[in-house]
Amino acid sequence: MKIGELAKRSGLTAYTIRYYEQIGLLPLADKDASGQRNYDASILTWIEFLGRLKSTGMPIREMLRYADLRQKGSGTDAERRALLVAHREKVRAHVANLQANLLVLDAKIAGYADAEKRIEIENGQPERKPLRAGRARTF
Amino acid sequence: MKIGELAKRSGLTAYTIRYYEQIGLLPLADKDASGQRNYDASILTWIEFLGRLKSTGMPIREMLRYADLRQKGSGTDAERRALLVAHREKVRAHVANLQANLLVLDAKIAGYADAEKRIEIENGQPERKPLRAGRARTF
DNA sequence: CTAGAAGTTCGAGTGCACTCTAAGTCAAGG
DNA sequence: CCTTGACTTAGAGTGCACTCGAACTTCTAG
Repeated sequence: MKIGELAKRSGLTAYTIRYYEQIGLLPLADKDASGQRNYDASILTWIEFLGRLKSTGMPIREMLRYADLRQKGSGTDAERRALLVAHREKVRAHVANLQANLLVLDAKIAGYADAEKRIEIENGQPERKPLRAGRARTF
Repeated sequence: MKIGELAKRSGLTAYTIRYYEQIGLLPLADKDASGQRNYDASILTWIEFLGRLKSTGMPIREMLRYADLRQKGSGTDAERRALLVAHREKVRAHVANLQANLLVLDAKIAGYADAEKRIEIENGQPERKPLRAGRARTF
């Protein structure tokens, strides 16, 4: 497939695909007689994995390290594994941090809900939330 | 307190504190007679909250929107709350995505572990992992 | 009193990860 | 055959969030 189709299928732009090739994240693509890149569908698996590393916050430098090891092939397994294990720990820590912050966010939001309630009470019975109304969503 | 101490206590650099003030994330600081910024400890609470928004991935633009509403004061509660609720949803989605990617990472790492085991088997009993050895660390 | 640490402003520089422009070549449909 | 869209390269530009340099003033400890 050509770069345009790979772009569509991978979700990357053609610009980004060339950029990734240039920096070494993607292998140098095979070119046809006229110099156009020709991709095998198998590249999609690699791009998808890169996407996972990226979306878990791995910087390109580190993805490059992994890509280098991968391209070197056999004998780099232990190092590749170590790299992923280290990354996994960072991701786990990040998730834990996000979850802690979610709790703070919950508390903050609850505080605003309370404030709104207090205002409603100060204003008397608000017509948009009648006393006996069950599951009425106000907004 | 002066900017240097606030920097120490908040974990931001003095540069960043001035930058945040300049863009409006922090209120214009009171200045003493000679023009040096003088902070009340209460600013730390706000900085800490900004840090939580930041570490959950909120871009500065959006923090600015929140800071603006906050500074406008009363009457903006509903909008501030809505902003936080929307952000919370994004964070939740992000956490879910990270967790899904962690599972893929687990599988990938397990694959490397298997590959190492296969190599050991191909090489016969590896001396670095004797059959009955308990907690030997190899590296 | 004075050296040096810490403060000030303004504007320029950095690092990351793209994203696009320009100028040209190639390919596929009418 | 010809247009139009997709492709090529090299290099410049973008947006974000800082981070720093320069030139200057002020505070503080000895």
